[in-house]
Amino acid sequence: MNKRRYHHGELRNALLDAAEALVREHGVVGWSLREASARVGVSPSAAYHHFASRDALVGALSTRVIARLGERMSSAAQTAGPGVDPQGGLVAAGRAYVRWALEDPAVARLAFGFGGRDPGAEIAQHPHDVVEAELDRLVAVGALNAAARPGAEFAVWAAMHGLATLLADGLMTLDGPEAADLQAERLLRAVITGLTQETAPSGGWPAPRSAHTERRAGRQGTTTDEPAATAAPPPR
Amino acid sequence: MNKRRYHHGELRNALLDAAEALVREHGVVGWSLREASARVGVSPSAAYHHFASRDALVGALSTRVIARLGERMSSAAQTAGPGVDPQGGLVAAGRAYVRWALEDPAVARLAFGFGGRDPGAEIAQHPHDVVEAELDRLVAVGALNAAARPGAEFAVWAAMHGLATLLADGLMTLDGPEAADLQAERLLRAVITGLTQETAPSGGWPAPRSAHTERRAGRQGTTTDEPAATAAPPPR
DNA sequence: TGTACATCAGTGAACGCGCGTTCACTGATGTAC
DNA sequence: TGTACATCAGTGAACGCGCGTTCACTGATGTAC
Repeated sequence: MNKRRYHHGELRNALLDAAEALVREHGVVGWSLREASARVGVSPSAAYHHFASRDALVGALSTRVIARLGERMSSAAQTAGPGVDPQGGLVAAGRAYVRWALEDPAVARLAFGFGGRDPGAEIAQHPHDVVEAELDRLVAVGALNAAARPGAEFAVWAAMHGLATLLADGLMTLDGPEAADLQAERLLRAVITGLTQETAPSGGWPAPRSAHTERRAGRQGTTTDEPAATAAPPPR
Repeated sequence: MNKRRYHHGELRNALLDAAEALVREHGVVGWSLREASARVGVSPSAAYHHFASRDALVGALSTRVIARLGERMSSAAQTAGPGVDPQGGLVAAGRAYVRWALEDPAVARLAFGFGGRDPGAEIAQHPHDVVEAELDRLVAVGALNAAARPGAEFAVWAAMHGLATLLADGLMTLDGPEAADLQAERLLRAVITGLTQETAPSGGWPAPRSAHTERRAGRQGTTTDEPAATAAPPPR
């Protein structure tokens, strides 16, 4: 531990850490900016050199948490790898999503409830992206009909998100993490299998939009469509 | 409207109505018991003759809202009826669930987030019950494998709940209620179809539990109920 | 039908409290020369 | 290497505020006789 110095040096992150711990201990709304500052050992006003308001602090925390979830999902999918089971990656990602909600319900609720309310957020591996990538792989491998692909990420995302939030909110109870794994796997396999069997309406499925993809599209320019032809560096 | 009398007569319900409207206007936490009282035209302390605390008021509101959702789902399923399409009832119930979240997101968030925190709650038609009844019908009709039945309600519930919460929280955006209907239908059909195709693990699926069924089971067993019909005034 | 009285459901003032945020300030740090 | 100075990142006191809740009270209602 650092000796207390006048200049903390890592105050921004320390405040986020403290806020996260407080959320864990007292729920999404049961804590204050003052408590977080006190826990770090700093005066409340110090926080205002790093966040414009309490809300901005919460938004930044939410972004950090979602980014971490995305990484967890991505590495779970990676580890599952492209083995004999084409659905394996998606199932692994879904398990990670659900496990996380089960293990850290208060923080999960914050992230979901506050999702995407940090306007400057730049998340490299958003959970939504991970699902998309895995679905693309399923199509490439021939395990998912290309006609079923548009919007499928929303069906899959909704399924894992529903299980996660029911568990995080205590509306559904399971006996331990293995039961959660099983339930997640069952649900995801059912959805993916069901999607491969469906008959798309003529004209195809309408595509929902997510706050995350909207933001990304808006950032890189005019339309909601393709990435720019040239690899533009991320805007500052 | 009634002329203001000393005795309101319907204060409990009026407070719940006001609180619900405030949730709609200012979000799940952006309102106070004082505001609700003021809106009804009554002093803040009057509320304490009907609710033990602000939390109790919120719990009662949550219960009322969930009961209403259950009724909506049930009547939607009823209206769809047992036609040529065996999945129709469940799809209709799911559509009702999702539409409701889309139309009244703040209230939905309250109900989901606070779900089941009213200890004396007795909900005749809980959403969970409606899903169960429809699944039982599918099995009876031969449209769902009996081996897939145990715990299937949680898969279905999770799917509709996920779509509903993604929409209520603004993480997913759709162009109007028809798009929500389509998306709900697509997801639910995929899940049900997928469930009919799955191979259950030897020993069958483990059954999750819900806060709602737990409470119901506990009630009709050993435990004695609290008087609970009216909220007790605060002690002292 | 009238009256006494218990009970119910309001009032209004007051309580202590912790909150987010602002402000003028100061100590520490980095850098140009 | 030393110094002046701008900038950064803290302090601590103060602000106004609205909150949930309590309390002693009182007006209205229902009922037994």
